[in-house]
Amino acid sequence: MCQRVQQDQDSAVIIQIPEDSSEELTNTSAIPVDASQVNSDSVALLENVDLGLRQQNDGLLEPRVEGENEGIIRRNRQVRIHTEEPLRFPSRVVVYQTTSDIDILDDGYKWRKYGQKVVKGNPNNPRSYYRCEHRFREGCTVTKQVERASHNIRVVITAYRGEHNHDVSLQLVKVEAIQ
DNA sequence: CGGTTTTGACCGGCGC
DNA sequence: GCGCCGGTCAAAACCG
Repeated sequence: MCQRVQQDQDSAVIIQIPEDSSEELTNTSAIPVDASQVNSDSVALLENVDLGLRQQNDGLLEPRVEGENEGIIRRNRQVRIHTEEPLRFPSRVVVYQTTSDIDILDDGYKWRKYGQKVVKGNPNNPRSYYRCEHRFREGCTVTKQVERASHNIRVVITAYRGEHNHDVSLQLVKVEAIQ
């Protein structure tokens, strides 16, 4: 059902993405989930999610083309988030799912890329390394790693390391779509 | 021209 | 000790 993508002794948020590529979730755009908005059932509502599809004049659906905004299908969507331990406010869980033509994702933070590496088991999708831009001004040590899942090219896996201004202990997070 | 990205080198941890 | 692996460095390239 889900795949452990990374584990680390340091502070980190680990995102697990369902392996089932048939889920509609794989066609949505970048979705930031603020843990403070997750309710007691660990359900978060994602508003206005881009499904990566557009509707033609004849009603047929086709994959959206980058830069094209007319006819784009958006829909609200709920996701359930499972963790090994409770999310601590204001920890921030960011779940990315994107169409393959979108390479640059915006999670609200400014990042500076400092490395790229091909990792074992996923030779076609090199992992990118980013540092929080605030490192250079305020000493923020947060880094994040971004790579596409080997089992589904559309799924982008993002792992955060360190702390922005809060204590985030090791968490194992599983995200699945509802309905 | 200055800030950012790219990319090969470098380094430390780990298993054998 | 050696090789593999993943994370980081830093010089060069790139770009607005």
